[in-house]
Amino acid sequence: MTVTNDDTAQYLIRTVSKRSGVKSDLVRAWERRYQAVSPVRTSGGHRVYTDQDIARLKLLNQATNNGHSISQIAQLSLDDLKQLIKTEAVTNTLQPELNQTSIRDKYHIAEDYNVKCYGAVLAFDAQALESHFENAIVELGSEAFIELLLSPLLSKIGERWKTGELRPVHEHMTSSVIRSLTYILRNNNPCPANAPRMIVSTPIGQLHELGALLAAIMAELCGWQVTYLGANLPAEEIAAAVKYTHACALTLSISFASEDNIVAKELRRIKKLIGNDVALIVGGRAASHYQGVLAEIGVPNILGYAHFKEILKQLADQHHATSNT
Amino acid sequence: MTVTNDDTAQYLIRTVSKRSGVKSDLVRAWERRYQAVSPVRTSGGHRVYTDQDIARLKLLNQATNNGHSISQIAQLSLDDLKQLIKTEAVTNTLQPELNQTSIRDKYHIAEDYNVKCYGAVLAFDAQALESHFENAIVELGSEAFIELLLSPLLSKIGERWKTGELRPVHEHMTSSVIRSLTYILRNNNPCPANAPRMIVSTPIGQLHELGALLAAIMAELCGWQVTYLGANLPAEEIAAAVKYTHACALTLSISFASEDNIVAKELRRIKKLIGNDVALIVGGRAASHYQGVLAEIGVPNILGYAHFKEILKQLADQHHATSNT
DNA sequence: AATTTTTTGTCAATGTTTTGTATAAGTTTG
DNA sequence: CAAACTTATACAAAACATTGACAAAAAATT
Repeated sequence: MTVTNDDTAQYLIRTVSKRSGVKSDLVRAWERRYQAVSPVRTSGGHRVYTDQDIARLKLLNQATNNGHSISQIAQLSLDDLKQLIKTEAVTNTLQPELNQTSIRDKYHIAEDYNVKCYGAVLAFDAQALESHFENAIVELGSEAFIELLLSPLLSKIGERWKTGELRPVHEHMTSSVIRSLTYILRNNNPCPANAPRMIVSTPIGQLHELGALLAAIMAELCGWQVTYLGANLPAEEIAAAVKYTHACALTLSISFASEDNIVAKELRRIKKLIGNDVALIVGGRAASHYQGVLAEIGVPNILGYAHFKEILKQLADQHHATSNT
Repeated sequence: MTVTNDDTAQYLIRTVSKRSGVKSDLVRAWERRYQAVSPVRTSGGHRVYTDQDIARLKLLNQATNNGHSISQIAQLSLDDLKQLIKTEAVTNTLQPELNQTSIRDKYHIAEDYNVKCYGAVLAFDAQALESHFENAIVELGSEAFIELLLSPLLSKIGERWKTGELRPVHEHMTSSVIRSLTYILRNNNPCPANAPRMIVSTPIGQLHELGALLAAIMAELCGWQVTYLGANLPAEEIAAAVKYTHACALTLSISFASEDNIVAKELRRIKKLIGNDVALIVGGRAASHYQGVLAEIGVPNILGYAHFKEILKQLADQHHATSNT
């Protein structure tokens, strides 16, 4: 059973209905007849739900649309429901994706999760963080999860780390949680057979892996076959990985600007080792600090989420064009 | 990817019919006439089927299409049915199902996977490695997976790394794959509410995280609530994590013996920072190299898989004893 | 080969259960 | 006070159950 770390039960039934897509009356009926959810009550008797309840109802809704009988699945755990939907998604080829939630709604939902997730990071509560992430993926979908929640959250963590509100361990803990989530995200979006390959890492001296992790997840979502190597690797090692996998792209994340020129040196060495046939992409908060070197070795500047996606798409098209001839 | 949720998911006849390809009426007829399946009933009398029933009906359908008489095969076991279809050698692709295998078998299966997985590591094929791991978890179960496959495999990788057959990237790639597998393993074995907490990491200078990863997974499987921090963290950071989480144990992995005394220094500092109320456990290939320091700060020597498990059990008992009073 | 018997899939009639929705009357909230 | 929430009850469509029958296909018998 997932540990319910929801000290903040806070949604009324109308909100729950909107977010989960289950009508208010039906939410109550499911509770009365099958104990599908167990909201606490206000002193006046109004139902108050947690965001786990919302995730639950959303999954139940999806499962019933898939042909499952509500009476049979109402009492399953959140994890079991996720399993159920996941195994179904494999057999179901056509998924019209009837998402009623608009982008505007998603934006607000993501905002909400952002606060909660950052709270969990600050409190060093890995369990809660993972739980919030899981629910957010269900509610937002992989795409919006990354764009609206993960990306801003990691930026925030990066900033707060500099001001001293967060310690390095906070970042380590967060990467650890996100790394284990990779599995869900990947399964939601199995990569095609002829996918272009990519290596993601950070050069030596760069210990912060959140940026690299984000890049890896984004690339996987864009249909790449990504091998993630973690942080702080010397040029030779990274180049070896590129060779081994026949990757056609290498993405590096640089989030900390150091005064010594180790990073610049490493970048030059990497470029030399991998040659011109492999696309080199460098991103991260501190990438602009090395603009000189990057220009020298012919690496474009990444301007943000959308830009990175665009570059990925271009490279993928290029790859398919050359591999299909 | 084939995670069977046998006891959890239950289906009504409509779903069963869709999935198995046998019409509802016929499903009932087969039950009435030949007891082909034995669904339980709801209080209202509706039939409720399991995943196994669906698999069974699928096979029966296939066999009858192949010319077999339903009356003759209706009562065969699932395995017999699979045999039947297999020997028929028609254009059929079947999914492997649950099997009861003895420990002796498991040992051989693990051996087999060991070879395959090491091959995937050597070939730097993350996809294949992950796929083998997934299959192994399903086939062996979490426990045997760790004890018979993961543990020996990581030892082997450690050795081969020293001889130069493997590069550091191989290890990085492997940790990356294992890290994302954490999610499955954890879900197979959800941790209890009042579980003792543990921090797992490696001290500064220790870049190899495979040992720590294994320790973290083992502890989780033993019912601990583990926060994994990754490798190469300074004493203050590790101690801070212990404080934040109120962990009652800290496990460090040391797999590389350096001549400088950084590690020894860090160990002393960590011990000082966390005090005597938090159990400190140090393991890893190179732990014995630091026997002097470890004895000095009162840390027992880990002698292997079984020993580690025993220590975990002792600490857990101790924790429950103190927290229940 | 022709006839009878058995097997097997399908269907119809009739009643029950499940499940989403609706209405009415009272209560809480802001 | 109005909007939103509550409970309780009711209702109808969809889905399921049971029984029994029927005809084509397969097997057995003459």
